[in-house]
Amino acid sequence: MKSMASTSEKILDIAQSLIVAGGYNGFSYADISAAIGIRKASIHHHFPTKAELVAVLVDRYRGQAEAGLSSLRSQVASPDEQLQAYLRYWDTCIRDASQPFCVCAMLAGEMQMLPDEVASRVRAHFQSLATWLAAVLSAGAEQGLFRLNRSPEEEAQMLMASVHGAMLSARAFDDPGLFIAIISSQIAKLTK
Amino acid sequence: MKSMASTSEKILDIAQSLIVAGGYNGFSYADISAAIGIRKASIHHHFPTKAELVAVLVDRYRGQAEAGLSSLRSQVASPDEQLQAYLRYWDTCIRDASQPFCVCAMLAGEMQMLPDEVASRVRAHFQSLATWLAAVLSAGAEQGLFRLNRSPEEEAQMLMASVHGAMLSARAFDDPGLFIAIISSQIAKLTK
DNA sequence: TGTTACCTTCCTACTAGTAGGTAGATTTTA
DNA sequence: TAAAATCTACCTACTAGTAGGAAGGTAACA
Repeated sequence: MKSMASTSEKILDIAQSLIVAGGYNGFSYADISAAIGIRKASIHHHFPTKAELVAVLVDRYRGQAEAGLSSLRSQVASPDEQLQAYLRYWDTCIRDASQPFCVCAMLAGEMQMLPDEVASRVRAHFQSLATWLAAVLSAGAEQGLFRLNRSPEEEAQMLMASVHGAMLSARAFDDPGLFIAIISSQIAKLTK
Repeated sequence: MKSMASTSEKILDIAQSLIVAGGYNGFSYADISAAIGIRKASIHHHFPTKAELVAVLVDRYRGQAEAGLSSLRSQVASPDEQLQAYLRYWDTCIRDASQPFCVCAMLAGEMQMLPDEVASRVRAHFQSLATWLAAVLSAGAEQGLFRLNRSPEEEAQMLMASVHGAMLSARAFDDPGLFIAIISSQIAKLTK
């Protein structure tokens, strides 16, 4: 029998889905309270302030993302398959509406008014994602799998921008298929 | 002497910059009130509800955007220069921090919790921007200026996603130069 | 063994402040 | 003078956050 999720993890789960739907200012302790059947004050017991809650949430997200990406690099052999797997992850999330948006991409838009402790963590996620993508592109280029027109770092930035922009478009047009339509063309240019 | 902006236009100006900074839930009537030295109730006189205010704001933005884009097509001869001008517009906005983000891109992220009257207008803006870009790419391809790997519509979607993703990246990394760095590579692939 | 102390978790009840919005009087302007 | 714009004063609902306590478990100890 699987160990049940702790209350604080349930709080983070709900908060994350609420942020993905409406951003930092788009949810309240009352929303979480209603969603998991616990009083507002009890949430404050686990996370004294909203800024702290979201900071912990981003830390957790970063940890999961980095674990996922690094296990991808160790378990999947070829760089182009690593890249495909990364993109397939988001495509699946968007299609089944489980996590139709990267929580850090959402928060990045609100950067200017985010508490410092949150903003710095969001920046850190983007940094490490860009680094991972650059490493994958670089390895792929060395093996002759990718044809890069720019440095791996620049291509990684472009790809990251496309992925997040494609998420935005898929949401704007309410069309999950749009994500992979936009991204697959992008990838085709790299692998051709 | 230039005609002074009316109160309602001042309200829209401030509201737009506040939305660009923090989204739909990131500003209040009190913020506008403080910014232009008018009471909250007076803002309600011009815009009874927040949803209406933002709907009018998006209508105005769409009007300005469509006017700008169509005058670009009539005043600038070549499609590649039309595209360059469009991208240069955003690059300038981001560099001088005047409008460092497209208000519709911002709102698109919050789509799920936007009032219908706002959401439909945001969608309409994305639709008409995609149409404009597709037309420019198509004309450029006919003149041998662009080398398209996909249909003009698909390439337009990709480009639009890249532009909005690049805005997000520039904001996340707090690096205005990142926008053009990401986009110029994208363009290079089209025009090569 | 029983008791005392402590800890975690959750609760009810509350605070000060802010949200969007309204009623009605007053001023400004055409 | 009539209409438009702004004001003061207020409302209800909600915001993040706090105070203080109840229930239950664990650990120390006499």
